[in-house]
Amino acid sequence: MTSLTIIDIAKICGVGVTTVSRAINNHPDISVDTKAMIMKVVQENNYVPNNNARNLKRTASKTIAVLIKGMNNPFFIQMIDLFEKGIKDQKYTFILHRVYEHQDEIDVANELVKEKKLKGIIFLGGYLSHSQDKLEKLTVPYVLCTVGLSSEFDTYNYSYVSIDDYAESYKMVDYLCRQGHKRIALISASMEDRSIGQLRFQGYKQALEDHGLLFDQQLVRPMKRHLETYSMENGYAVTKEMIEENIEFTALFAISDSMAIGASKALLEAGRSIPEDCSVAGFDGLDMSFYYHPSITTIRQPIARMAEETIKIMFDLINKKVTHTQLKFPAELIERDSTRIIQD
Amino acid sequence: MTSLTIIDIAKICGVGVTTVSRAINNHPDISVDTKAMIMKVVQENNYVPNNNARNLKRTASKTIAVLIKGMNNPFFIQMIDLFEKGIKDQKYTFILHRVYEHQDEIDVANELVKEKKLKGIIFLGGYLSHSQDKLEKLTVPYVLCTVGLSSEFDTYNYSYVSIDDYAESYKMVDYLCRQGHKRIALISASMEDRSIGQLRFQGYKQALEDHGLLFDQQLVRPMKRHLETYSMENGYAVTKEMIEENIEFTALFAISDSMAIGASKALLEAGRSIPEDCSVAGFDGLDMSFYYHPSITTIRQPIARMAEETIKIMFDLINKKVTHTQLKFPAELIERDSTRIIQD
DNA sequence: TTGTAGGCGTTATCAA
DNA sequence: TTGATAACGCCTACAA
Repeated sequence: MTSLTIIDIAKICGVGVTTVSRAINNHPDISVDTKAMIMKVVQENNYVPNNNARNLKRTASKTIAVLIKGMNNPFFIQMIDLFEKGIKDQKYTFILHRVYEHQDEIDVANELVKEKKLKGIIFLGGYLSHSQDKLEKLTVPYVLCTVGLSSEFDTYNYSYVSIDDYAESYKMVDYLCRQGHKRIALISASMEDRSIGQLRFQGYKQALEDHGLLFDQQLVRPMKRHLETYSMENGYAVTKEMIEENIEFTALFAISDSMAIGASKALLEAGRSIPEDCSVAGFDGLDMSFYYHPSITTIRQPIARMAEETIKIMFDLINKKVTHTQLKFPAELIERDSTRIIQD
Repeated sequence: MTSLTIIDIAKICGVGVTTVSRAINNHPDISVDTKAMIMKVVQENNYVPNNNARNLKRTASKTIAVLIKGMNNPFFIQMIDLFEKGIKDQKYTFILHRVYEHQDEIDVANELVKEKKLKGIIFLGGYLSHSQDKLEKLTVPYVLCTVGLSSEFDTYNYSYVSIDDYAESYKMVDYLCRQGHKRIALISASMEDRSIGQLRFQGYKQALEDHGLLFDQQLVRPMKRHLETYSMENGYAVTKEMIEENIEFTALFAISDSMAIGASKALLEAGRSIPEDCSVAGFDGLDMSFYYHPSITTIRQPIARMAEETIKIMFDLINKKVTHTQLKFPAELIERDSTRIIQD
């Protein structure tokens, strides 16, 4: 059952292949009648053009790829739908491509550009620790959305959309301090992390300092390397360990909602109530943080607006309207039931 | 910056294209030295073969695609990783392809087969309501994993892996009945659902009957159509409505963990405690059901084993070792803190 | 062990 | 408005 080719269709229609090609690709130079006739035959015979041959020959296509690193993150899953919608609204084709932890996103991107003749790329998640040189090898416009960047990057050579991880983390810790907390535990990224995790850690540190609180290394717990990063499981394991070590703290700030939930479970299991015995705060603003009981105080990232702007920048770049845009969205601290004011 | 082709590499190496092709494709007829030399040049110049040209020419490739419908389901996300690992273990290439709600999975599959010269397909999630004829148009082996099937399917013409949704649902409701519950609310799929949701509903109904309990239509609540299916949000909305209507029940069974969590939130918010005032049970065995407080009693699907067997069947089919295999795994009822025995 | 040449299915160029 | 034909980059008989 070898499938039909454009030649077969041309023969059936009694026209040249070019004409068939014109019909299926909505080219202008073709009469309405011919086109209708050809399309009818195409339908009837269930002909589908071969994409490989197409891409091989084509010089460009109207497609944008989203490269996602860390798909188990519910946060990203939400964004994907928004991206897809936005891209399809502009009559572009949307491709979702997963990048695995060990893969180099730039290499993957370049292959994809070649293969699919992409018009643009949206990087979602992950960290970029490449040299500028390497980034510049990318021949199509790209936007970094919620991508961690190592600090040595020259800020003006690329476009990105994210929140200010440092400031938002500071905001949360500042809030906890104002609530009267003096011993605030932090579930942080691994010590080697040089981007988002590092920024959130710095925000924590600075807030403590500004409140005249001593920074206590014992209270900072990096997530476990052998467990999935930012996961409930990880927050649970880390917190359990702290409890077993009898570390004292009146508040716990986890740099993701998932970890905050894992942490909450560990605390509740150990018989501590939230927020009476211990306040818990998360980060991201996942649905789950609302549905948890008690609801988790968190920093909500404006997912919809971030996705929207990412797409806007993408198309502006494609249409050469702008050179580069950096956007840091403000996030919102949502006070819920997992935190409370404490007395000295 | 037009990228290198196999011809460029051949020129640089001073050999013919065939030789380069042999080198990159691990063909036998090539001397070790030549191959090493060529591979070095390939590395240095960062040459990557053009997949379109490859697939266009190739008659077959060692790749298997996973077509997933409903990616927001955390349950599937877990499976994907397992599939990927299993497929790569066999030195096959793994492709993840998303199918959207409105798309016909068989059409998508057929296009993909053509385009990527697939060796096999794994369908994950969704419902299959196609005619047998249509299914038979698929020219490569396929396995249905956790795919809903409308009942008119002839059971022996395809391979699938799933749990027995009817029996497992029955198991849970039977359990609740034995706990002494007489008024058990059900958050079910929409009434039009003719597969998984329908089966779980039938299990509920039968269990009630076997316990001599009256079936009360008031207690069966289909999820909201305008909200995402099987979501926390959906469970929350449905339960809130029941509470407002003052429907009485001592236990609530939601046909997904996510909905069970949403339901729990609604109950807790309304001041009812779980399980004292109301027992709650879910379905799937997501991590979340454990981390929720109270932990949710649920039916755990043996994800790892299901993924494993799916892959095994896939390769057996490819290697023509078997014709078709149907596997219904037993799932496990996990008693946790959200359910309790009640007195008459 | 190596190289030459033809074709995979499509689109682009150019002439009719 | 149409059609013949040359690429696109690769793989693979077949010949050397």
